[in-house]
Amino acid sequence: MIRRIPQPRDRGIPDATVARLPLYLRALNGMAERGTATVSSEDLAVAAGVNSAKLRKDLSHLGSYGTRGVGYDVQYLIYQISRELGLTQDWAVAIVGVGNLGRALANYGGFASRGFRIAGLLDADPHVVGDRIAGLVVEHADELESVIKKRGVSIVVLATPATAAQQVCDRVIAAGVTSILNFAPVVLAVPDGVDVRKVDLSIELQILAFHEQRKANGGPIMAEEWPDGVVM
Amino acid sequence: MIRRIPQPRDRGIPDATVARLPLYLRALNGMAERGTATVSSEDLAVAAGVNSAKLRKDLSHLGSYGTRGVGYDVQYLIYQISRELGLTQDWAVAIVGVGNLGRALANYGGFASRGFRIAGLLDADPHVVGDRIAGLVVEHADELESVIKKRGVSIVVLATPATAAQQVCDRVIAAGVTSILNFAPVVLAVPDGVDVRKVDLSIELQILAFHEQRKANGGPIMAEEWPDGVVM
DNA sequence: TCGACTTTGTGCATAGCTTCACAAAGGCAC
DNA sequence: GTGCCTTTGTGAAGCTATGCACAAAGTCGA
Repeated sequence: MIRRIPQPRDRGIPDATVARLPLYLRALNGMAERGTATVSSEDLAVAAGVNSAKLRKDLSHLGSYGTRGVGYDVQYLIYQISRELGLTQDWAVAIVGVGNLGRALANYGGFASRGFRIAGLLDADPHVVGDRIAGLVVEHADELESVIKKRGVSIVVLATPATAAQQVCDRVIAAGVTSILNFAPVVLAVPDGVDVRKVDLSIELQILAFHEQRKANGGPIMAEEWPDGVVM
Repeated sequence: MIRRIPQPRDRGIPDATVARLPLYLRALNGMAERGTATVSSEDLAVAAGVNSAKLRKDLSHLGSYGTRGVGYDVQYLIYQISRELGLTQDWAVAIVGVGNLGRALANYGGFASRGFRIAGLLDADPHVVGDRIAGLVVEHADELESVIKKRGVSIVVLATPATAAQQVCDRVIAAGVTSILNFAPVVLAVPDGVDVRKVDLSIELQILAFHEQRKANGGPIMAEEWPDGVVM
């Protein structure tokens, strides 16, 4: 007989679930601030904008942290999700590229409150180096490797122009970084074992435009036929 | 015998495909700039960072625009994808909330080049109203409805603080907008027929932290057992 | 202690997405 | 023409994610 009792989490939480955990965490933090002690999957699902069965299944991947007939303890669930996401530890983040976007990111409050500490701001432009932003002095991009090593940076945010992104990417990987958040509109080539996530602001707008166009064209019937004699 | 020859596109392109079309478009534009005339699904897939079978299936949803043995005509494919996404027309976009992020978005070059025209910048803070950013003068948020109607705004970008987002959202919907890009860290409640896409900068970092933690913990074996006597 | 009530956790069916693998289609050399 | 070579477009299989629906488990009042 196999004893298999506590086993809080299986190795291997589905990606779709991982992507939603931050959402739940945000909703839970809001509830905690308002003094809510426990919450049902139904209420939490509404607050997070998902289906309650999905929410329960997601949480079941972390372990069995609810109480039947009652719901989930808000504080305890915050702790468990935070731990699963690795937010109970402190992550040193460097932002490379201090243009408009880099500044916005440096000033964004949502990082610090979740265990992400901005440990360095770097830029290649001498006019920007030395500026004080969000309490940090911008350093020259030449310092990249030394900043990463001295301050234990493990996540790098790329907010450089597209042309510089791959080069900076190569350097941070050589310096040992294996997690990169890329805002530059290029596909980065990276070796196995390095995680890249990308955010492209214009992609989201294009997806909206697609749906907006569909609405405007009005339903299933399309009067307009596409031109055969189109430039080719 | 059923004649079924031109039928360029089925109604109903999968969401996953729509989300990748902008990626292909970006890769194709790069190739066009470098003077490439035709491209195989294999090369385009590499440039876009996806599997080539997936790319071909995605494109097949738009129609049959390739030539067997040759590949795809770059210019023609750019045209077809742009048209499908609705980028051959001009979209008037208003940005509400001109903080760091709103400024970064207003200055972001990736919009104008894809048919998105910033038609208005609005903010509730009198200190910001009147500033000139990216060639536009910031207007007071009270003007929201009139700006939307007079300038034919069909997409609104929310870059307000979380507390203001729902209220602004309600107003733009009342003014007839049905496509919203939300950067505020809240779940917006909207009626059916309104599309909301959200970008949460801190969610991406949290997902990276999750994977980074996994790597650090080293493989399938977990020495550390989770504490039973945890605060509850 | 018991029974009514609430809510979780999950088996199962379904839907959607990804990937493989290959026949069909077209170009090109000779 | 003809045959070879390349590359598309897609059927089919496998995988992942979603959502329903309900048994199991726990609370709470009497």
